[in-house]
Amino acid sequence: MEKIKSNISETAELFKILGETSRLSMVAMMNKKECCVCDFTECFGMSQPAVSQHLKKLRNIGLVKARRDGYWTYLSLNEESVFYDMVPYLIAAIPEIDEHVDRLFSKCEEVSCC
Amino acid sequence: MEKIKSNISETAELFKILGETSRLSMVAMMNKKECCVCDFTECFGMSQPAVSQHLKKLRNIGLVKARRDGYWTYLSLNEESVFYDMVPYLIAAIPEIDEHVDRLFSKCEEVSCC
DNA sequence: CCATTACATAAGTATTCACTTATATGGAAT
DNA sequence: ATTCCATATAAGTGAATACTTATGTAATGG
Repeated sequence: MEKIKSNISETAELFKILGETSRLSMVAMMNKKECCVCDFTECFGMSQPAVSQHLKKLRNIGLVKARRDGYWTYLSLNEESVFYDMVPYLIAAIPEIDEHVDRLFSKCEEVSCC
Repeated sequence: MEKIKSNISETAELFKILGETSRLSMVAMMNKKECCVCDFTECFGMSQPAVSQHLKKLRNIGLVKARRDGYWTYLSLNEESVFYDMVPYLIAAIPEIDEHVDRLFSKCEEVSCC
């Protein structure tokens, strides 16, 4: 009874967080492979703090985990998240998502640190 | 190229709109059957204008259609929406959604006009 | 015609959001 | 140690969100 309410409102919270184009794109990219923060700043033409704040939201709901290696921090989908199994289905439901993700990756390859 | 961007941002828009517990619950209910506005006011303990404004958002992205019959307006998922096929999968991904929807329906059955 | 009913819209408000710029942190190279 | 680099956090701002109350509208029934 508490649990049921909690489940739907937690899922709504997930949708809200995915309800922003840059974050949804980030998740779609991480669904393919581990990414670097600098990938995202490049892809979205966004300031470093802006990316950092988006990633914080994704980490706060447990969807994304960070791994530090030297200078860089690598982000990936957190397989311990309650949403981990759900995400690929959500991403797959986006029309032409593969083309979109490919385009984003090719955009950041030119300058990627990784 | 324009289309690709448009697709992901349109899907993000859908997620944003579903990223609110009441609206997500409404869509889950309509995924089961046609609903009346007064069902929603009762279910969510929400004012009539508040429900009306949520429904307007759902209608604006084309996800929901309205059918008027005498006094009452009946809402249902719009099978012409580009999201129509997607929605059942999104709903099905919510943990314990059936119990949640049943609970909501039984809550409004007591006073339903329909 | 007029009152009633269901619903929509308008206007106002407090909160949340996504950004900005400035500054802090923490590991790496010198 | 100190400087450099990637990233995080803080504080501020304008826009968007979700509600409120008040009012408008369209169909129904007397």
